Amino acid sequence: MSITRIADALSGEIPVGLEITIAGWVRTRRDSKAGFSFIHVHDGSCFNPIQVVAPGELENYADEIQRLTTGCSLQCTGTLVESGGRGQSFEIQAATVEVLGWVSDPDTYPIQPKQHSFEFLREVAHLRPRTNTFGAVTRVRHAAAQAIHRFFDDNGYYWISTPIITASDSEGAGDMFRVSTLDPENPPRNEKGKVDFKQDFFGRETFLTVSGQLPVEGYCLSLSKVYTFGPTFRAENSNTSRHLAEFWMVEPEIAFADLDDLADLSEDFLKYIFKYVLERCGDDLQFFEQRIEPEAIKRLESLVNSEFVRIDYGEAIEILEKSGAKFEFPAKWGLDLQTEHERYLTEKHFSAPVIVKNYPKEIKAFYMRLNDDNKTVAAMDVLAPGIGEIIGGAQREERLDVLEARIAEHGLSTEAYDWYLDLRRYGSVPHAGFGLGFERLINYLTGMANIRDVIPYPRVPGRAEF
RNA sequence: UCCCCGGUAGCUCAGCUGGUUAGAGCGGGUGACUGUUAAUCACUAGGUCGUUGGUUCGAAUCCGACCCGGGGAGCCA
Repeated sequence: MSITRIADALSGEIPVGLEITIAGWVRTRRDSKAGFSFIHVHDGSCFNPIQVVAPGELENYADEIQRLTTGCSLQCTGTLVESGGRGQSFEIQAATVEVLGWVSDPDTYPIQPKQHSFEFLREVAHLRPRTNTFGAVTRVRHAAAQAIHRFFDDNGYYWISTPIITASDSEGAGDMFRVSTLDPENPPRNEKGKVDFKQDFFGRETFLTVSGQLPVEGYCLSLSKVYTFGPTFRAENSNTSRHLAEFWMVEPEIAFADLDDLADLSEDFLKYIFKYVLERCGDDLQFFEQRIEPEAIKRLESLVNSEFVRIDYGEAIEILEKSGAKFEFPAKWGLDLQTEHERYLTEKHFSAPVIVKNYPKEIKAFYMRLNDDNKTVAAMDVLAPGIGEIIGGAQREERLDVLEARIAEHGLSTEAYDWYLDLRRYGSVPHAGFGLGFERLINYLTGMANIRDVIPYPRVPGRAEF
């Protein structure tokens, strides 16, 4: 016996009158002594549940069907019919309803057919996928991941699985989680009394990666167009709605390319994903628009249809200085743009996504290519209305001598980056890449306010349950 | 890490100028009723008021400490 997805049953593509079997979980039950019950069943295949009409003649009607509560699992075989009621086009006239799993204590079952606070749902992260919101988030997240892979595949990129365990103790971004098999109670010590990591699993200190960028550059400088898409870890004590200790990042890297090529890529890339999700997740997005963020769909559509504005950092500072707007922190050449500045540019001044390019070298990473003015580097940020920075990237420094000097300027050791410098010693070419925080993208796509609610089991300081 | 706010029933909250037996809606149970749409109506069960110490004749309410959660800032993606 095969099970029909509820999405297919509701699609209109299955002929009315056909007998089908569906399986899923009860969202609500309403019943009538006059002779039947309405059971809304969801199986995750789409936003809407299907309505099962269970007649009182069913042999288990009184002792089972009338005892169904939210969360019970069941399998139902019956005839697909046009619905007599409002709210759905099709429903199932049940011939059999088999209860697969009861909710053992309906009195305390946490997921009810009502609005819960997201704070509460985080405490039951294993049950929250049963809610409308988290089902919809999950489908959008999946669609976005698919869109990313398809975009790159369509455009000749290779997906590179860069390592999660890394020996580089400084990939240029944030504090790292240590990976070790040493006994924390009694670690081996060297002559100086320090922990002897030579005796650790890898014979040296190792950490969880904070970025796949450096290793992926090695593949870029042979396969030309590559990207990473995987988990990333930051051991920073950040407690905000925009930070996770474990999150997913997308990092394309392209050879024979400069900053303008990278800006083109970021614009095409974002538009492709947004269009893809708009096409595939209509019902889910409609739900977000109704219940989560009234602008959810509008802002996606407007981004897809807008031309991204491109300006230099210097011009951005000028605009902000001349704006006459009151900022908590003044905009000044040499300082990074604050969230309030980014919002002014995208929401007030241009009313469009803005790509800001060529930042002062002092506020950017060592591997970003030094411009001829000797003051700025070829870095860019994509700023989107309503969210701020969504992408950060740069053309990489491909000149060996300049890169060595920049490493020294940043007080880093050239030894640690020797393999990275090899890429400049042997067949170096201009190349560029950016990083996109996947969960931040999902926040933007769904309108969900907290990053902890767009990843299945969020890891944040002091919390790693489930 | 810093600054704010909060913790009362399974959930969402009210009660907080200290004063008999701590309330509502939803959810659960029972019944009524109905092609219903987070149905409706009636009845009913359910609480060590985050923990702990203190002030007081008396603390959910005031004070201290601790724990937990949230928002903002910094860092960043």
